[in-house]
Amino acid sequence: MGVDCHHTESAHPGLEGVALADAVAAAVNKCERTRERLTPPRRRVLELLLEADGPMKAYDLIAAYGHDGEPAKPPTVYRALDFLERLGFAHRIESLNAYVPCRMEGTSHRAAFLICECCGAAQEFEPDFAPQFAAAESAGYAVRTVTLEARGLCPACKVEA
Amino acid sequence: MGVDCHHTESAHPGLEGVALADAVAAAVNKCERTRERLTPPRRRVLELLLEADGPMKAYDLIAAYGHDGEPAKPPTVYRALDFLERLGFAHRIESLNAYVPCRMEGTSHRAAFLICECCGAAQEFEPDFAPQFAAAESAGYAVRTVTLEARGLCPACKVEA
DNA sequence: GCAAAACTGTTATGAAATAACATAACTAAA
DNA sequence: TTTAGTTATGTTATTTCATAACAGTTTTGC
Ligand SMILES: [Zn+2]
Ligand SMILES: [Zn+2]
Ligand SMILES: [Zn+2]
Ligand SMILES: [Zn+2]
Repeated sequence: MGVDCHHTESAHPGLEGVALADAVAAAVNKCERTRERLTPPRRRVLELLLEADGPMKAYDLIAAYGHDGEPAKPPTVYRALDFLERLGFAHRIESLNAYVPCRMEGTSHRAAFLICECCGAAQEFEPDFAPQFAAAESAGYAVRTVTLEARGLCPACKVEA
Repeated sequence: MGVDCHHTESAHPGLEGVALADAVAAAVNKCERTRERLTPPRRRVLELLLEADGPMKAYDLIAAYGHDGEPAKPPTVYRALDFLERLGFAHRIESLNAYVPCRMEGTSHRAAFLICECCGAAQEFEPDFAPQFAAAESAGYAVRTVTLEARGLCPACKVEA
């Protein structure tokens, strides 16, 4: 992101220890309830996303995949990301080519992000797309998914701007 | 897009002849007023976007660049696209890795698109981001740009779905 | 069990974007 | 009108991002 950014405080510091275990356990539970399979590679990629301080690039995940330092093969990670996105455990941020774990509780939602162009933080929020959605539908469009990405400066970076 | 899509009618058929010349002339005028330089490669890429029936990939533009069939070098086209985006003559659609000419009259606006997942059409519309914008600002965020991409089925493709 | 479906491992390739550096063309002051 | 500063282009090579294809394995339902 900003090459000159020294605002190291992250909006979403990575999870560790109990918090990480809890988050993974919640995903395991949700998958059991919905008869989905949180297989080892899927679980590993979810862990990596949860542990990260910010959006992770696919090849960051590939590099970090093996506990022994061995990277994954690209399809392994991309397939896991497809699964995690499909189930709502992760989101792709198009304007960054990067991925984050979902921070919203609800089962289904439309993703929206505030992205800091200085420190790279990405904050998920629950958008109200009602107006845009209604406009699209009234124009005959059948909307399936909506993504919104707002780029600018986070509070921390705005100060020192 | 949809490999099985036969809905050839485009929401934005490419410009030809006088309409194309007019659109280019309008860009020339706007650049003269603002002391920006619509140089040959920039103008050529703008033409290609205006002539196209839908979103164009960067490498489509690269392949189509030369009137004699000679492709452009990638940086030529990417630099031109940067310029066109900066001046509001074109938009990048993140979820497609593709580009369209701006269809809105106003000088400054935030881009939003309805994207058909069947036929690939991308319809620009003027969004009202007031609620999201206000929420972001009240959270301390200084928003610079917002992009919204709604994916689904256009009226034509919805019928035959 | 057995067959179908879903998932993984692996190799290779394709698609998208940029780094780096040399050259050329405008622009405006000296 | 030199001359310096800025902006834009040409070119080569490389990096980054993502998927195709296919063989083999595990799970699931019958
Ligand atoms: Zn989410
Ligand atoms: Zn920041
Ligand atoms: Zn526009
Ligand atoms: Zn369509």
